[in-house]
Amino acid sequence: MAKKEYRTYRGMRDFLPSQMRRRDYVFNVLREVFEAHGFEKIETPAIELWEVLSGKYGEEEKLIYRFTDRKGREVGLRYDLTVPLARFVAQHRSELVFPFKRYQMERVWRADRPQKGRFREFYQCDADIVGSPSMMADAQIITIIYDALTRLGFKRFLIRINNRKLISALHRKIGEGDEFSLARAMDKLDRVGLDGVKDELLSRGFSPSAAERVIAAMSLTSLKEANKFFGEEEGIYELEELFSYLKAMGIPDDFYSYDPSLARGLDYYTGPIFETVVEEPRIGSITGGGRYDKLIGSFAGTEIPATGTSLGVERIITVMEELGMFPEKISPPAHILLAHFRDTRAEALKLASQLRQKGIKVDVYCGEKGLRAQLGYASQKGIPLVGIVGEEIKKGMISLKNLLTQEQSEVPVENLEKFIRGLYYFDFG
RNA sequence: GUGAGCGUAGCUCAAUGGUAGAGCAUUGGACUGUGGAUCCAAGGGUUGGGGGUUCAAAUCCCCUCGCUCACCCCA
Repeated sequence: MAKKEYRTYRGMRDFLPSQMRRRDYVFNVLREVFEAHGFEKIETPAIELWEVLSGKYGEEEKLIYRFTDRKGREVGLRYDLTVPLARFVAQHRSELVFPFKRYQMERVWRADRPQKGRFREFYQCDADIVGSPSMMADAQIITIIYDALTRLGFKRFLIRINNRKLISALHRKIGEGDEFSLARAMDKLDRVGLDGVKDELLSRGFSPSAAERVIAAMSLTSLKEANKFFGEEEGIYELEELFSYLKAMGIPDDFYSYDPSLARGLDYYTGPIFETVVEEPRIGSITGGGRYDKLIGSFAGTEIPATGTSLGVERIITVMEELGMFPEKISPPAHILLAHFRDTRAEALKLASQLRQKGIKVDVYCGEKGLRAQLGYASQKGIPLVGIVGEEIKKGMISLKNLLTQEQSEVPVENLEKFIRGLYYFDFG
């Protein structure tokens, strides 16, 4: 036996079957929501050439896993799914139908220090619309966020919405400092409060009068007020249009709001930006996204507008675990286990094949132990039904035991499929 | 990158500076037709690693590695 202690690399995880069932449940719901909105799935490679990744993330770039391959080419593990999408669109432009609506559910990597809800290897589920400058596209993205979270059972969440153009406008209005620094300070609101933001601005070299104006801008609670404050601004018109579409699509208005403090860290956003927060538990944002009209142009040569969101599945799963939101019965590893004795093995295997052809998930115990152990096996794996293939098989009968209710009865083999399908707790899709 | 807490059997955890233990898990048996069992037995540890203080260190001190949490930032 190896004595060395092995473990997973920091921030990376194994998933047990019981965990995978829950994860897949979430992924399946998301897939259904994406497809309900007409989005098509694509995949892209884990590794991108360094020139694809570099210069897209600002400060975050230092968190990209970067290395050289055997021939000395600079490459990196993808940091998100948005930049690879931009490269993908530029590369396959002639083969795509625009506006192009795609979703992606894949791993990304960040050389970050792990903590609660943060990993070095994790999945993101992204939905983006490429090739439409219309606020209809942004509205559809936000609707997807709402639909996905609602279908997963979230009762309360808030989609915060702002526009990068308004941060630029505010920066122009105060006429000092740099925009990035301004955005950073504003983004701290929910952690340090208005006074904290003011201190942050002063320590970043903004004048007291500038800080006052920023605080005033951040105290705006509605688009109407924002309109008065900013005057004629494209960013305001965009949000007004966006909100009118959200209303038309029936999103309850207490699930989203204009939030002048939302800034978002990534460099590539150019228009409306949005992220979703939950109050319990404290975990940071569970979705994040926005419009990025210039990014694809940096690959394609010509500008191609785009907007989209990333759903933070890992955090969504963490929240669902902590709040006990997973349904009691996520589909079992098998609908039925066929238990057998030494002289009925062949019969059990034959019956298993027949049932599988009818779409039943059948497990057959493949160890050398007796009935006692086989029942324990089913019980521990969470298989709710055991078909005991014993000598009654000669009469065309098997004993069917329901482990949840303790009930047992002899059932003719030809009725078995119907019997299994009749049980309320199975979902046969 | 900054800070705090914690590392004892495969897992969860005990042990005032004084003989390293329990439960679960594993393996064998009671036990080839009725389930998470019960009983018996067995295996399993340089107490993360290294150094120091001490008659004596899992326990105190230093270094190091690892994990967790928070900050930064983010999904």
